[in-house]
Amino acid sequence: MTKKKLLLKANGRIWIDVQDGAFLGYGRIDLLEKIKELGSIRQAALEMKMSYQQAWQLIDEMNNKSKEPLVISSRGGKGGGKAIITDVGEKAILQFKEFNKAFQIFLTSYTKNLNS
Amino acid sequence: MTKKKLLLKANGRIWIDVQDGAFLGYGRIDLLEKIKELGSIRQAALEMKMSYQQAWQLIDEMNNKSKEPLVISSRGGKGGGKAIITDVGEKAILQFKEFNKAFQIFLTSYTKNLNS
DNA sequence: CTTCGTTATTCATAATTAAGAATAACGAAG
DNA sequence: CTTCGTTATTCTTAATTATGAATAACGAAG
Repeated sequence: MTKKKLLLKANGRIWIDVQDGAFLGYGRIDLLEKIKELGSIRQAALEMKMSYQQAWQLIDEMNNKSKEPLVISSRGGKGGGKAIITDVGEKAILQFKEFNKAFQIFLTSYTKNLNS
Repeated sequence: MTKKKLLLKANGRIWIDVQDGAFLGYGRIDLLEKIKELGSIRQAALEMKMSYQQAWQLIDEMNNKSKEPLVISSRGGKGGGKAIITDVGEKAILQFKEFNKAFQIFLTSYTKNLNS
């Protein structure tokens, strides 16, 4: 039998950097997905219980750090304005999700290691 | 040739949880090592440019979440007091460092993946 | 029984972050 | 040319964290 001990769990979080700092993490990915779903920064922020300013700032940073923007927004017009995810943005979402999937597998595997 | 694109870097941080929350991360490991080296919570905190209260609180939480303490401290006596790392603490340091080593390898490998 | 430097603890204040309020700009549609 | 709901932006205020000050307790050593 395995020795009786605390149950440990390997945990962590990941993100993707570019040269000048953090680029894509869980929060930004969630935000991108919500924007894709709702077509609006404000609505996305609302649903994430995040202030509009914070959401806007996250997107702005993201766009500035990338050569091509991940989100394109416009104001005025039908509905007052809108925001859409570019192809670059869509690819970033997929890329991050795969990265995270691999990480979760790593964590699960290491958790077994910690308790053996 | 590979398509010209942003240089991406997989990054992240890890820690070890117990049932009731975070247990061991980079900060606590650094602190444990400094205490081991210096035999004093205060000196360790000083060297880490961290307030004594924060250091003490980190250790206290750590000790409370573990069945057996990782640090034993005493006050009074020669030198005013002291703090030592238990065997459990030493093992925790090693365990975390191995975990981190594996994680760094994972990140390096995934960074290549991101840029290919 | 005084000195010493630390552990242990509490509380007020400083510093940092996040949120909120307020407002201009916008363009399609009626 | 007015209405609409959003984007974009700034500034003030709230909330959260971290730090510093202050002090009691401690026990070995002289």
